[in-house]
Order: sequence, then structure tokens, then C-alpha cells
Amino acid sequence: MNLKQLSEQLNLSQTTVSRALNGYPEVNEATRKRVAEAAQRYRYRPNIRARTLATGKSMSIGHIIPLSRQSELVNMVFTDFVAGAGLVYAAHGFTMTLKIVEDAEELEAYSHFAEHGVVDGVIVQAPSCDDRRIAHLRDLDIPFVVHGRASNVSLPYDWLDVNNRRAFDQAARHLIELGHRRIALINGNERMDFAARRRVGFLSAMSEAELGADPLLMRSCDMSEPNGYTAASQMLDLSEPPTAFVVASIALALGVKRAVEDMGLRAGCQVSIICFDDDISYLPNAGAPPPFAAVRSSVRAAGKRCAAMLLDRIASPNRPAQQELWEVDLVRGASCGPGPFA
Amino acid sequence: MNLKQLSEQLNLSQTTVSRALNGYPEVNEATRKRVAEAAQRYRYRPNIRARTLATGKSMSIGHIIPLSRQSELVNMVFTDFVAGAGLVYAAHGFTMTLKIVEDAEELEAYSHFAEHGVVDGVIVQAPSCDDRRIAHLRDLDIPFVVHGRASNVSLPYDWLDVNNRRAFDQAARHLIELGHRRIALINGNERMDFAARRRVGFLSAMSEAELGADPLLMRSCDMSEPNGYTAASQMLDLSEPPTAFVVASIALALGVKRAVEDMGLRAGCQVSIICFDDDISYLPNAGAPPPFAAVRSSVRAAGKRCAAMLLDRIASPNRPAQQELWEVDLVRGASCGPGPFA
DNA sequence: GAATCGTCTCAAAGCGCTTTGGATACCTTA
DNA sequence: TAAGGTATCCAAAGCGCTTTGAGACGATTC
Repeated sequence: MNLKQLSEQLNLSQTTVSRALNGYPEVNEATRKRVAEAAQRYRYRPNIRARTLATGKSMSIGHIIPLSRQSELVNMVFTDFVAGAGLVYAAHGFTMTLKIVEDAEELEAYSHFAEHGVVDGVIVQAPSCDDRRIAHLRDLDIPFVVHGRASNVSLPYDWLDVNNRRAFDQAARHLIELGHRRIALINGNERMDFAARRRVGFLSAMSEAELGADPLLMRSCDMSEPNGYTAASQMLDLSEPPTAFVVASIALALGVKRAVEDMGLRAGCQVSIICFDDDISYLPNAGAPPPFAAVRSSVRAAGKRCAAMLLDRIASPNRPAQQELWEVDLVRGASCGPGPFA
Repeated sequence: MNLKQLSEQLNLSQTTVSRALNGYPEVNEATRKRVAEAAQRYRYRPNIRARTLATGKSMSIGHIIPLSRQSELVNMVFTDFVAGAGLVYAAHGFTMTLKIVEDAEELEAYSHFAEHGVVDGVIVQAPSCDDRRIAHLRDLDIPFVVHGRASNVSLPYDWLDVNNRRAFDQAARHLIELGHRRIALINGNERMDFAARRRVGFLSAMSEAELGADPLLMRSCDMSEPNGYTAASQMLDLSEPPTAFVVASIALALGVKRAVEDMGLRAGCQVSIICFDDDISYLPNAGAPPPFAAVRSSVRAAGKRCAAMLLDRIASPNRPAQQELWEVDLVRGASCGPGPFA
């Protein structure tokens, strides 16, 4: 049953039926009711494809997830970010179009989305320090919001970011206050903007405490459990091992903890760990005290907010760029204890 | 630049241009070349919305992720499953349409997808034992593939499942061979089909070894780290605590391990753990030996295969239902050691 | 030279919706 | 009574593509 058939049943024009169903004012309440009832009775469902062609809006938001051939790693926060954003889209009648692409095809994928009119806007995740996607999307003239930001890109654009610098400054400071001096950094990939900023934050706390930054105690890698394990194992094997770790994610932290335990040590006793906690639903850092000391920011909440910002941007394409910087919560946890200088 | 304008530039009809670009045979190679070059030069991109309206195909696959208000838990395997499926879709020119819905609106969401023609087919994940979605999708007459299966649904339908019964039979058997007798089961939610089958497998190994199944040592819960922790802590506090655990996921296993360690015990020494390992990219159970003994099956591979099956089904709607049952790999790991009866 | 066949191209009819630009009838108001 | 409003409704023109059914043309066959 399509609009034409329905309107014939009702002895009305397609126009009137369409308007009645879409809540336009210029239709009599009695007819509107009659139309609604008929639509119900005949189970009329407007064809989305036809509607999007006619309106020029696809009512869908694009998310593009790059997958590198080597690492094959999908960021763990992806799930919860998408869950948050998806709920907001659904509440506004939008769907989400997801595309998994290999690294090299990423820019092309954005072009495809924009030029074919597949989506009305896109979310950009995990920007690098000088991310090419931002200029590219500006050229494509499609609404977008960045989760994170790109330090070396000076264009104005909408973003929502966590104060990563401050977060790692706080994290390192926490360890220093506990009496640690030899502190390691196990960071995410530092081509990523968030990781670069975290490094800056870490270093600022260290230098403020007049502690040198030993390159042997700083590692940048993809955020998986084994990478955390390997990095921490190697550092603990040094002649002057660290007594504490600042770590960029729960996944890495689990690996660090395993390394610590495999050395016969205990996290929170001989070695302390503090990590960034995205508050993932299936790996929440919960309990009293929680297992890991952490700086926490909910990635699901970020997903929701990014989605809302994007829908806003789509509704008013000309409003000035909007930015939000979220602070983290410092969470004390069992993985931290007093250091040798306490 | 649309098709009409392009065809005017070329002094050809829209028909010919369309056919030239879409590789139909009835067009001269010389003109095809001319058309291709012009399309390139003018950066012509066919409008997807118009194309889908004309063809009646949306070239998109639907994934619906239910999110319950209380637990707010997204299954950890989701990321990798979607990553696998997405690559296959992309290779065939399909996109993925994702919808996050609250539990109660799940069936409605499938109806929406089918009746509005939003997608050409859907993937069903995590079926319960008598999942209502299967009959519903059959009624909607839309192609679908189930990842897992529903024991109490007798309709023929396409599915791909892991042999969960056998997997947990093997897992329990492994512990028994190691000399364990008091073995606990920390399972997923047993309304889910995979969890119900795993329980059956666990029980069959236990009864074959003439070991009773103590209800105090069996737990069914959502698969998060804290749930694993809580369940294991309570069991270890019993007057006759278990010496080994069979656990339904890596997330749960991490919680179990934490509980074990918080009791001052060590996994692989006083207590053994074996778990189901979906081979998640950021939490791989890697190393020599890997930290956890496990029964392993790659959920990313499952995503790829489900996607391929669905595209097949869409291409030939009338072929008989197709089913695949995958066996797991038994992986020996550091979390298992000899039991008291070794 | 007529009939037949292939090859290449085209005009036009959809696909199912939204939206523009009236039309019609009925009320008000001066 | 005529002019101007207002409330309802409609015909038709898109949106940009695919696909049907047919025509034009030259080559081949008898």
C-alpha cells in the first residue's frame, strides 16, 4: 500500500494525505483523523527511500571506522560511543550508517558518504594531531562533529574533547603525591591527538615535581592488553624499574597489571597503576574501592553529546562552531598505594 | 552534476550513460570510454537515494542492538563482529545501518527496517532460546541470518553458530583431566541460547565424570567484569569452595581472576580458570602460554561469515536454509594447573 | 534487392514521496 | 454587494536514477 493507493481509497489527493500524516496545519482535523485511521487500517508505511529522494535528506548519520591491515584493532571505546550516539539518533528519527574501511580508503569513504548523499552528517573519531579528515570534510561541505580534536588544524569546527592534558597531569600528580618518583608512561599511539596531549600533561606534572622524564619509561603503542603487558614487562626488567605507571586505557592497564603480577609483585603494593577509564559498560572499573585508580570520563556520555551537537549543526548549518572540553574525575582505587618516598 | 546534465554534455541519452557506467553490454566500447572519462572529469557521482528508489534495493544491511535500561550493557563481542561483517559489506558495495534501541522496541525496529525498505536484510545477534524475532522476520519476509540459533524455534532459517555445548563439555573435561573435581560454572544469561547450550555441555562433562552439579557453584549473569568478580568471590567464600571455574567470556574471566587474587590465591596454582574466548582484538588472549586457558572461536570471523551468508541469501531468496556449526579450539593457558586429584 | 539480424542508441515510463502554486468554497468586512 | 480573508484541498512538477520497449543503422544472407 503506497501513498497513491491510500489516497484513492480515501478519495483525497496524495498531497492532502501526505500533509495529514506529516502534521501540516492546512488540513482539517476531521480529515486528518480519517486519514490516520485509514493509514492504520491498511498498514500504510511511507517508503523511506522515496521520502529521502524527495526531501534530499537521508535522515542518517555516518560513522566511519578505519581498520588497519596490520593491527586489525578496533578501539574498545567504539562500542559504548556508538551506543550512546545511537540512542540520540533514534530519538530524533535518524539512523546510523556505519562503514568499516581499510586505513587507506578512509578519506574516500567520507567523500562517498557526502557526494552520494548517503548521510546528512558524519562523526569523526580519534583524530590525529594534524588530521586530514577535517579539512577534507570542510571541502565536502558536509556537517560533522569531531570526538576529540586536532591540535595542528586551525580551521574552526565542532568538537567535543576530554581535557586529556589535564587528565594525565592529574594522574601523574596523584602518583607523585603518593610518594612515587620513578613513574612510567604507557600511552596510546602518539600520532593520535589525545595521546599527544596526555603526554604533555604527564610531562608537565613530572617537570613541575622536578622529576626527569626517562625515555626508557615512556612507551607509545596501540591500546591492547598484550601491548600493555609487553611494555610494562620490559620496564620492570630495567635496572631501575618504575614504581608506578600512568596508563592510557583499561585494556592496557589490564596488561600492565598482568605483567606486574607475573613478576611476583602486587599492584597497589610494590607497584602502582593509574589509568584512563572510559567507563566501558562491560569493563567498568567498579567496586569500593575500584580495582584501578583512574581518571574517568564516560565515552558513552560523549557519544550522546556528539550526536546531539551534530543534529544541532544539521538543523542550523550556519551557527558558529561549537566546542566542549570535559574534565575528568579522579578515582582512587586499589591499584595505587604509597611509593618509596611517601 | 547529475545524470541528466552529464548526458547533455555528452550528447547522449540518460539511458546510454547509465548503462555505460553500470557495465551493461549493449553499449559501444568507444562510447563507454568517452562516458567514463566525462564522468571522471565532471566528478559525476550517482545519487544513491535516487538509485535505491529506482531499483528498490537499499544496498544496506541492518544490525539492531538492543540496550536494556537497567544493565546498559553492550556485548563486548559486538565491536569485532561488526568489524568483520562491515568489511564484507564494503567489499560488495553494501553499507551497514545500525540501530540502537531499547529492549521493548526491538521487534518494532525490525518492522520499521523491513516495511520502510530501509535495508535489504538483517543480522540477528544473541538469540534467546525461544527468540520471537525469528518468526517475526519470517512474517516480515525479509532476508536474515542469525548469529547463534534458537533451540525452541523450529522454522528453518539461516544461522551460524559455535558448538557451544561441545565447547563447554571440552572445557569442563579439560579441568577434570587436570584433576579438578569441584568445578564452578559462571555462565552468561541462560535465557540466551548460547548460554543454555553451554550449561548443557558443562553438565554433560560433569555427569560423565560422575561429579554432581552443585547449584551453589553455578551462576548465570550478564557478562561483565564485576559480575564475574562477584560470582567468583561468593563461591570462593563457600565452606567447600571450587578449585576451578568454567567461565563464559573474557570479561567475566577477568573478574574471576581478580576475585581469586583478592583472596590471596593465584590463578593457575590453587585455582584454575578456563573461559570462552571470542578473540576480541583489544583483549586477545595472547602469549606463550596465553594468560587464560580457553575454548576459542573468533567472533570477527563469524561476523564475516554471517555477512557473506546474508548477501548470498539476498541474491538467492529461494535457496534452502543454510546452517553452519563451528567447533572451537582448545587453548591451554597459564590460568590452569593441576587440581587436588591430579 | 529484399529480408534478416546485430549493434547501438533513445524516449519515456516508472520508483513513491514532497512541495509548489493555485483553485474552490465559505466567511468577514466595509 | 463586492472585496478581501481564511480554511481546505488538489494537480502537477519535481527528486535523480533504472529499465522497458522500440527505433535507426549497417552488415549479412539468400
